[in-house]
Amino acid sequence: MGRAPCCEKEGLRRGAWSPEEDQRLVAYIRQHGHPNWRALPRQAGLLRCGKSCRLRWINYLRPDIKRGNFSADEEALIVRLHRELGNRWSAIAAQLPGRTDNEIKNVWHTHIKKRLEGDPEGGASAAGRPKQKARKSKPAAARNKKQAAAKADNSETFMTASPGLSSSVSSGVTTFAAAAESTAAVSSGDTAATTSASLQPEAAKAETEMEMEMESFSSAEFPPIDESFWSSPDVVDMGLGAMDEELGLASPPSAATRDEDMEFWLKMLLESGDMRDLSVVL
DNA sequence: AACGTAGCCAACCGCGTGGGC
DNA sequence: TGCCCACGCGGTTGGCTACGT
Repeated sequence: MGRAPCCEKEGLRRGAWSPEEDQRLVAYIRQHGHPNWRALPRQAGLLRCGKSCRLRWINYLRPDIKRGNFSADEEALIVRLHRELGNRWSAIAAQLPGRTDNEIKNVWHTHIKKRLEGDPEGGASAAGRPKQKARKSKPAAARNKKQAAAKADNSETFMTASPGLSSSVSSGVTTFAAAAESTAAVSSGDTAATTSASLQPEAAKAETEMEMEMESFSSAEFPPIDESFWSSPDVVDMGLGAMDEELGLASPPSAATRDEDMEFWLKMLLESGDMRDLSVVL
């Protein structure tokens, strides 16, 4: 069977995703769902392979992604499931809500496996975590924060400019420090603070505010698009408010005004009938 | 302060599989 | 029935940061 190429490679972007690409992808899926990954990038105006879009969505942009450290329970579950299922990461991930197969795979190879090799009898325990080299390990969340910030200024600028989206990405979520941190800077109106290292209290505060804000939205505001996509209550907070700000068309909307903004943009997008038209606005 | 190394995570690659024609 | 297409999965790699010397 001749294998079809996943996409014509010429002219397609690879590597780290830019904030704009993330935004386009999220906005598109938000509006249309993802019935056809292969066609999606073209329709969304993305110079990406469909596979790449799918991966990005599943592993990073999906609204119900849970980030941050794995709890002891989660790790124990992974160990048990791995014993039962082997390297069937997707099957294991199915038992851990909010965790992706890729993430679990990474955690297995970087943490759990090594620990088990060092202590085959012992189960997983976050407390016993790094038997790894004496690398004074910062909490994973802190590392993630750094790494996210380092992603060619991608994530930070994206999240900073898009608090609505960042909150959705990190929603349902224990921690997504980069988003929280950036959002803190935005919500405090101090953009310089984005690069400051002394944000922790602000970040925590912003995260709380985010959660409260999310709860103030109702899924009834949006038409049904994709059952699985819309089944998450967090999804309703995704993207459009962020787009307003990204587009420089509005100051960060209050929870009260964002519903109207979202309706406005949704209407605009629906009328345009093609997300590529967004580039005109951009 | 500079350099080398280890650790981590996002993204890519290639294959298997199922569904439609 | 066989072919083609798209999707999903698991393995691997690249790039970045933090740590140790």
